[in-house]
Amino acid sequence: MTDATPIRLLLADDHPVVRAGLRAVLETEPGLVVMAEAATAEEAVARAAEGDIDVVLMDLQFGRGMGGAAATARITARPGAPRVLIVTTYDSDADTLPAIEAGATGYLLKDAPPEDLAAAVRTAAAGRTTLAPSVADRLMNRLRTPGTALTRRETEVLALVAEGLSNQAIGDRLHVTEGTVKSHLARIYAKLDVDSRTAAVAAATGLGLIRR
Amino acid sequence: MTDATPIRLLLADDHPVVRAGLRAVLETEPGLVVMAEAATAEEAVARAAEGDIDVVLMDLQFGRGMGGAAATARITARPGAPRVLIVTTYDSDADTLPAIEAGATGYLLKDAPPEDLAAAVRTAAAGRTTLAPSVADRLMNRLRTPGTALTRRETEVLALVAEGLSNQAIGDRLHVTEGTVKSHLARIYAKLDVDSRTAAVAAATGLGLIRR
DNA sequence: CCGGAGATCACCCCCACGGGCGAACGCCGC
DNA sequence: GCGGCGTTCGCCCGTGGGGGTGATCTCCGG
Repeated sequence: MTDATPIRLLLADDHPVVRAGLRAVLETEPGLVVMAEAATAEEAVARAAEGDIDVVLMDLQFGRGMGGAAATARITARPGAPRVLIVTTYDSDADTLPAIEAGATGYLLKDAPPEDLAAAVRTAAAGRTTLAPSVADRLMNRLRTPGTALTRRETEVLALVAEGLSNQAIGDRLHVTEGTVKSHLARIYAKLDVDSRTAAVAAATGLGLIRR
Repeated sequence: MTDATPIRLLLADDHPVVRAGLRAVLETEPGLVVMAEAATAEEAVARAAEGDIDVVLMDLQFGRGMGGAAATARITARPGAPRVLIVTTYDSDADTLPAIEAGATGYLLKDAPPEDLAAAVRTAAAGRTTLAPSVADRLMNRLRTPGTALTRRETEVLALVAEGLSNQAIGDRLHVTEGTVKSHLARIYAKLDVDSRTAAVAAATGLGLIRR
């Protein structure tokens, strides 16, 4: 367990307190060294490109500008890119799936104990995946019941419903007829086992299928 | 500025990383000493009752059990109670108002720079209030346009709408007729300037009037 | 003591929404 | 080439939800 070269870290989070916490927790660990911090996603992308980082601890929600998922995609796109370990507060399909698609190596929640954090960093540095238990649970459920998954179009419709638009307004926005929107909604209701638009929005937000 | 006795702190947050961050940020400040940490609201209430705490740094969202607002109420209810400074991630009316009602001395967001945090702690120890700019803004708007404020009952109805319940189901839940629910909703729509239940939910979540 | 605000209920009208059914079309994998 | 899936559209019909209006009662503060 005594590595010759330490694992070099980049902390990307818009909260100074969280960065200080991660630094405090990780710097006490042997074999880990915090190289830099980034307060925005853009900053993180730029810093990661310098080539002296092994693992990026990435938050998903930044106040302004690029999101953590987009930043992850840009970082992992480069050859010889560092591993990206997502460390965020909330977990939902709307967060986890884009992050995983973007090439994140692991997904942890901020309520994780320090030991788990350090262990996940080492696992990520080795190129292997660590998932928070709740995230792993939901991924398993998703694989078990593929019928529940909404299609891209259905998610799009439901997101507009959640914004409070009428079926006609949604049809206009998506350049389809109101009948098509109702058809999509009927399938959505069946999949979510509900019978009204508000219940669908409630169920979808609960399952993390749509944001907010 | 050189106090004879330091300000004694209690950190209450369910995230170990955040506690470590707060500790790291505040312990470097002269005149501040972290006495204890609490990972749950119940723990914070118990620890604050011991009488050797001047300022409690309190999160609002705890994973399980009591919330930060309830804990704040219990702490401030005791004579000679410490000051409670709310330090949370998101700000919305649904969060700030209960916390202020519960007797919080200040309300900061976690994206605040360390200097502001330390300054707010000192201000709180002196019994004076510090509010994050965004929180102050919303409170001012609220005072300027009191018509927008929903009544307790209206908020209750709207929260059930957001859960996807029908008017009849809401009436049953609140032990009133469906007509009364529709009456409440009509005034909610007028206040929020919308014309459907889903739009009302969207507007209310945007304004932070209801949770989630 | 009275006025205003909040909560409750009733009545009417009407349309958007939801349920049921059927049917095209394009894309993809077998 | 065929079948499944996703997306699109159409039609009918019934009801829940939204708009308007008005009324009663309680509580609280001036």
